[in-house]
Amino acid sequence: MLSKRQEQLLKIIVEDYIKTARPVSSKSICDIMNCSSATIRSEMSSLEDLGLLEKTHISSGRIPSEKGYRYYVDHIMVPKELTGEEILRLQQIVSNKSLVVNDAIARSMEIITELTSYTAVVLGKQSSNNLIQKIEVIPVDDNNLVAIIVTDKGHVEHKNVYIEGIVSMNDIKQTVDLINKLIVGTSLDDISDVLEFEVKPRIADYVEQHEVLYNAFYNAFNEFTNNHSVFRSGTKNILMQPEFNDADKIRDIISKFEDKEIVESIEEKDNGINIYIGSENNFDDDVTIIKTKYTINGEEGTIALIGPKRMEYDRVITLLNYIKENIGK
Amino acid sequence: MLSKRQEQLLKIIVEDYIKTARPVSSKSICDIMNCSSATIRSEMSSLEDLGLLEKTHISSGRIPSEKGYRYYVDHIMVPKELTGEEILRLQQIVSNKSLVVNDAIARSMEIITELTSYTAVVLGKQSSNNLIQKIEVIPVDDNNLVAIIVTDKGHVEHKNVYIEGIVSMNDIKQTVDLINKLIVGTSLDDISDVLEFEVKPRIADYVEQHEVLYNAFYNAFNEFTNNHSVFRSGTKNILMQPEFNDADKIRDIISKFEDKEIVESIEEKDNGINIYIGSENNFDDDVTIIKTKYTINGEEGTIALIGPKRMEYDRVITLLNYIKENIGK
DNA sequence: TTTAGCAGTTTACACTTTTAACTGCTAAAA
DNA sequence: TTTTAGCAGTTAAAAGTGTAAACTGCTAAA
Repeated sequence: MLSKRQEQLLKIIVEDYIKTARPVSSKSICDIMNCSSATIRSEMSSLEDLGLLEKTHISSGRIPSEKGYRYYVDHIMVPKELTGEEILRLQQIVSNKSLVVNDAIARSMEIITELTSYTAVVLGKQSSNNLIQKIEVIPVDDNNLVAIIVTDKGHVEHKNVYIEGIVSMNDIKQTVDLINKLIVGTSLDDISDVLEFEVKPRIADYVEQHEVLYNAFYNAFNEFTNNHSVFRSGTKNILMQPEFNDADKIRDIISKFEDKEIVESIEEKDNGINIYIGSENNFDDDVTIIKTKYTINGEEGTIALIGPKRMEYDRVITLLNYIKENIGK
Repeated sequence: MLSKRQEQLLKIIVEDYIKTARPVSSKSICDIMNCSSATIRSEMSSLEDLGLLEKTHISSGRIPSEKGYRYYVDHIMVPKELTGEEILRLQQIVSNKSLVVNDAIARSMEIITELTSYTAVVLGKQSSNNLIQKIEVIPVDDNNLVAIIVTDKGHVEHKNVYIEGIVSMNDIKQTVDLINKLIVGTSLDDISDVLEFEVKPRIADYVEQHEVLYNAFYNAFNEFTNNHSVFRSGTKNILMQPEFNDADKIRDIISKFEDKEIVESIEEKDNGINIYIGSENNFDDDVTIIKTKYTINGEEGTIALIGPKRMEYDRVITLLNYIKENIGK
């Protein structure tokens, strides 16, 4: 258990380091704590023994360790209220009901990346367990049509379908009707099976170009299941942070952003606002990721804010909370 | 006019520098040109006087100047044939007819960024002069529907539309029918006008919640017109190049990639394959951009490959040409 | 328990030195 | 006239040196 003074010291060091990105010296704290630098040094020493502080080299000032940030976030930090300007900017988005839903969350995150110096990643719902509600087909020309799929969670996607050769509109309609009858309520995961073992044998009887149609739809639906939407905003922000003042480190981060698998692993399991400091996340030991789920019109997704470990936790949490609470209206 | 030997020398220097990114010394060329380093030095000197070569410092080897690359591209370079492996990889995409059109070009560029060490940007056609062919609406629930727009070029987009309050399905249907009747054949540019001056007054007569419906559709359509698709692949590639071995330079490039205006200014005017070396492009003096237009199913777009000035011009040109020629089937 | 003071570290920066890699020039050779 | 050998001169890059500034840890006294 930390003493009152130790907590105060940890708070000062974490917040100073968050602001300046420079190790905090004992002398610089004298005024605030009303004691000599030697006293502070001995307290620093015990905080270091507890694993809450670190030195960059033997005679340097102290910086918070991962455990130090964790203690700060769990026990010391008080969420910061939003400023009038911040509320104003966010309200413009949130209150704009005419905004198309997918864009609303994207725009919100753009605002947040402007208000902070961090990078936002928005992951659309991993839709494999969505159930299909409806399928519609719109003909474009003789060889192309558009298939629209609507899931029970209100998620919508469209795909262009190319049909080889000449297929009658009637055959298409019959196939679509059958698909609709058989496939509604199926999860996106199971679509392939239903198409292959139920739709295919049935249309074979009365649809002339059944082979062609089956292939076309099979390919189109396969892409629905594999499609995760990823939106990123303010990529450059995190690179501007002084801890990433190194070409190789920047390359490393950019590569990770570009790697679909790594970005998708950001997906969030729990509700609430979750903080993953350094090695607590599986993205990069030098960053903190704050994630939360959002629900908007029944569609779920994850938003994540990625910044250096010395993140302005108190402010970011409030910002994300605002989005989470207000975006669903 | 360059002598035969001068052209040979320029070719050797450009190609060596493209491969190694290091200034080329006179000694290293002796074997290839069958003469002493002194002779080569004097030829280098005259090429430098012509502005085709540069030195990085007074006693360094030579590197090509922008003018040197330009001369190489215009007069010396011979497009390189694709290797069997390259053709194979590209054919898999090009011949896959079931691929949705937009994905085909995106996937092609992904292959190209894998085959090269450069970054690809694909800009979808600025669709403002597309004509609307059809609009369909699919209800999702009481307050949400999906509007699908199909243009004469076969371009398809969908938008989720939020309807405030309770609007009868019948009213929606009537409005959509009217929109369809009035708006088909209109260009995306003129949609707003038609909605405001033709649709609005008419539905006012017989649609109860006409104000709400008008607003919902107005907003949704407005976003169709303003939507330029931008696809980027292999962002990290160009950053791996040794000329960008500097944190600030990398940040600069990433910032430019993130700036919509700058990226959209990459849009191409002429047909053919165009090469913009260094200051010839308005993106960044340290890069070369090779652009070309593509047409796929009547939809136009621009693809651009961005790399260091010491690009493998001979190979990249062939690759892009292959995409350009074959993607349209 | 707190403090003053001092010894000991480390970084950061500015120099210097050294080495390797080039070029330009000149005078002789082809 | 063209080519070449040889050498002086230049520079970058790496390695080493020196110094000042900024800290800490420790000790002994308050």
